[in-house]
Amino acid sequence: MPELPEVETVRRGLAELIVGKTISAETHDTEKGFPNTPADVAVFLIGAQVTAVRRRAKVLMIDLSTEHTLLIHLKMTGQLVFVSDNDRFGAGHPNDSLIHQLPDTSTRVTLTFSDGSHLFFNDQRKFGWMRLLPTIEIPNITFMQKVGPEPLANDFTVQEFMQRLARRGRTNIKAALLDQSVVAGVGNIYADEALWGAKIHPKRLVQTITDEEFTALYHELRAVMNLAIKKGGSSNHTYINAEGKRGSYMDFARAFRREGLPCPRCGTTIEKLRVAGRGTHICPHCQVL
DNA sequence: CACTTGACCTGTCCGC
DNA sequence: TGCGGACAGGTCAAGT
Repeated sequence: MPELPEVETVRRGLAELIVGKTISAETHDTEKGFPNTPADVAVFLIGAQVTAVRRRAKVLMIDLSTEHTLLIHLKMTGQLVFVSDNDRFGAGHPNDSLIHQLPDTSTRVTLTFSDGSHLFFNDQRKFGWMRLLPTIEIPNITFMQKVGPEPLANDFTVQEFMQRLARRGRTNIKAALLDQSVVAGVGNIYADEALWGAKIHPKRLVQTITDEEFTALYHELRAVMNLAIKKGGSSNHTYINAEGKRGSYMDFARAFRREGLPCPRCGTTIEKLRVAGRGTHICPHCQVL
């Protein structure tokens, strides 16, 4: 589910909510989503204090006082939801909402803090994972070695964007944008939104794209991601942030999931097609092959 | 090597 | 109402 703006929204919420708290217990439903041994959990997780919450690409990192870090990937349907002891009303209460009924059938991991609050890792489709790693080893894992630059970093330039995309010259631009080793954090929503903004058809081969178009795409990608972070991300039926709240970017979407509706720029009906194996939304007038 | 496709899972929606 | 199939905001492994 979550792309860079959603993961960043969760990170900001968690940073406010759990830094300084001490983990007192942990439970998980299967080994698959949390492969660490009970011995590692007992030594490096239980009793640890949360020192920071970081993000790289779509991966969240919860740093602990034990010099270990919890790495978390939410994949398609993962949620990290914090519920304080005071929030727990139970079903039927006037303040009842989905977070107050946790844990539920989608809960894979539960962290309990010493003040009675909880952090729930929910994941309907079970693609997501959480694992404990020595903090110092993070830069050495395959993912960190391969992943591309953060698109919103100050030192990420249009020149670097072009050079990295050029390495995927013979594939289409949408597949190249979704490739995490080219640029970090782009997923299906913001790929479609940025391509609409830059007026580039998603099936265009990278090697046919002009410098002017690359430049437009660079600015559109950064603009759309910055706006999405400001709006708290995009919410479908599964995405909520650390406080259980939905994001509002979809109110501002120009192409994504707007098939059948008019293009906000020219009024032509937005169409849905399939590119790089993903549902893809375009304005057939603004974005031509 | 570069690139594409299928698999991983469960829930939902849509057409018969 | 029930059932089958397609599909869902991501990433790997396996295939061409």
